Amino acid sequence: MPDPIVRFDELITALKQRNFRLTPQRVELVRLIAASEGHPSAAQLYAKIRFRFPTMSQATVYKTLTLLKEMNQVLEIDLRDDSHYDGNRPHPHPHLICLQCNKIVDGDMDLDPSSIRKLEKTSGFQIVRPQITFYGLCSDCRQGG
Amino acid sequence: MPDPIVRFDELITALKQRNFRLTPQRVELVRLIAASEGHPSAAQLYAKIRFRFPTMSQATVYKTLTLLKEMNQVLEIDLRDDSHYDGNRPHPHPHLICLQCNKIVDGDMDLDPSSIRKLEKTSGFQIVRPQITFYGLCSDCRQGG
DNA sequence: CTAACTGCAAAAACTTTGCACTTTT
DNA sequence: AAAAGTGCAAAGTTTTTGCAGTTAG
Repeated sequence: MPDPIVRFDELITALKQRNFRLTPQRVELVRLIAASEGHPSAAQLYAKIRFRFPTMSQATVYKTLTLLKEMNQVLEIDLRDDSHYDGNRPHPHPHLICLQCNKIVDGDMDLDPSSIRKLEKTSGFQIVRPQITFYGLCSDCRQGG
Repeated sequence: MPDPIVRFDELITALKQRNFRLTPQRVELVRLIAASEGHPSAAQLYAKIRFRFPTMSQATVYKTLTLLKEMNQVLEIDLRDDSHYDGNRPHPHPHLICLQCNKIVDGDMDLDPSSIRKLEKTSGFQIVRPQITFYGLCSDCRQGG
């Protein structure tokens, strides 16, 4: 996990480099992402941001998130109809998602770069964004139910 | 790719074993899945099934698909708001999805079982359904755009 | 100054749900 | 006969879009 301040600067720099504007709403969103420990959803980020910007809209959250995704600065994690975002470890890594409580945990399995290159060769695809998700039951939910 | 007839029988047997009823609509859906070459979506299956069952509803398609998913007989592939299903290779394998044309192709990368066990151990999760997706650009779209 | 961004509301898309009716077993 | 399944319509969610007004650079 990178230092939130360092990560914040990285994100801001990346936005500047591409000549995207640093509006207060956008900066606050970036700040929240850099400070987040887990995998916030768009709705969760929106909820937090409204404390400082009561006029902030979900549309703006999505628009900036889309920007950061395209810049490969956040990794999108798709649940059914409820994406979450990992803005601090944009390097591809697996996620474990609990089918019962929706908890998301980072997996420590490494993705072998040579396997990816092989996959690109055999498929003809240019791989842009790997998404490795293991749906299952977390330890809490296994015990509880 | 299994023989469609063999696969059909497997699916029917699995349904029988769990005492699920073999309604004509359900049997036809299973037939379509077993005969499908690619990764049909719920909407695509629904469109095909309506040739024989004009009264068939999407709700019924989803209900049976949910059943088969729970039985681990079909693998769900989540796109944003548009799931596709692989009913012939329910064993986990990666999918390559084109970001431009949404084409889905099977990847031939194997998932190392020992890595999964290691992941289960370190995370405490009981993994139920791995979903490995590589978003990227297919060869056609790379050339075109 | 102007190109980019915001925010509102409406639209879009897929999936689920409730319920009365029908059918399998 | 009873339990399960069907099908219709409506609801539910998340995300996208259009546009007028606002603002960063």
